[in-house]
Amino acid sequence: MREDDSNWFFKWEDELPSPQELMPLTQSLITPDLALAFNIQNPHPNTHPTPPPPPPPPPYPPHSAAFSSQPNSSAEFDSPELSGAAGGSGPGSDEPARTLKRPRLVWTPQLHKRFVDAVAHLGIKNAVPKTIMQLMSVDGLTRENVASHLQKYRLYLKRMQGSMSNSGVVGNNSSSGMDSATDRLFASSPVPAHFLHSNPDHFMPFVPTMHHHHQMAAVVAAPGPTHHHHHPQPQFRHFGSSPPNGQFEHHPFLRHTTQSQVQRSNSGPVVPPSYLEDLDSGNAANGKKILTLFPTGDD
DNA sequence: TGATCAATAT
DNA sequence: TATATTGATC
Repeated sequence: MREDDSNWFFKWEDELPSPQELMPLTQSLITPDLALAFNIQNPHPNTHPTPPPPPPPPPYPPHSAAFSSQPNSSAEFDSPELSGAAGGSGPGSDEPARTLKRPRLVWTPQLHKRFVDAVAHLGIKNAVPKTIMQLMSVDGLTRENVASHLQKYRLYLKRMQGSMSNSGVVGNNSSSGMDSATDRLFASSPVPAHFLHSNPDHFMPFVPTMHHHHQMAAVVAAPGPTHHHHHPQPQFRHFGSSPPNGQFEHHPFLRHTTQSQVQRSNSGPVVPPSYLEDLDSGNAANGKKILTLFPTGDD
């Protein structure tokens, strides 16, 4: 039962977001009041004003970024259309993408997983913010978000290399011992071996090294046996004290496809979205699943 | 120019 | 502390 070691690659985003992670996530999508009502079933599926839905065909399964305004204040009307929320209270409420201050991005284990996977597919040398961002295809994610995270991630890798070369056992904390939240986040997604080596050559488990013209898509599709993700919906409070390998349970993640900022650059390395896997049904027309993410308030 | 990186700010 | 922003450089 411990084959996750080698199969971690196949479990794309199986990790389970802790309740605390879901909170900010949901909060940014729906107001507390809404949550209280909880009965809301998307009165009008057409509610989202998504202004610019059309233009460039978004080839990749977009992902929802998890934004949280401020943990302290009760999330009120925050809805930079990151999630396409229909706030309408914003300045203009329709062309905010620019010159609008987005809430801080929260790098959830899921998001980070996606990040790591993108980097792994690109290889360290090609892994630059813009490319990573495009590969991740997360709605609302900016190049700077990725750049910032990448910076930290590189430091983490460097640190890890240093630790490894010493005794091979990663238990040596250089600076103030103890793993910080950062370490845990990074630890939640295994670092591909080639990252730690100076080997620029990278390989990916699946992903049929697309030859020039043969870009097949859809490959991943978690080979697992019918995954009936049940929803125990337990009221997790906090996991054990050590969720090291972070093999949590499965949870549906928010998926909202609204806008696509993927710009086709002629000089771009052209990344095939083949590796992306879809979690649960991502029915944009059906937004009621989002509600299932709410902590039933039952404690 | 635009992107990346490292440093710095919040 | 985690992420955003800035500034130098490519």
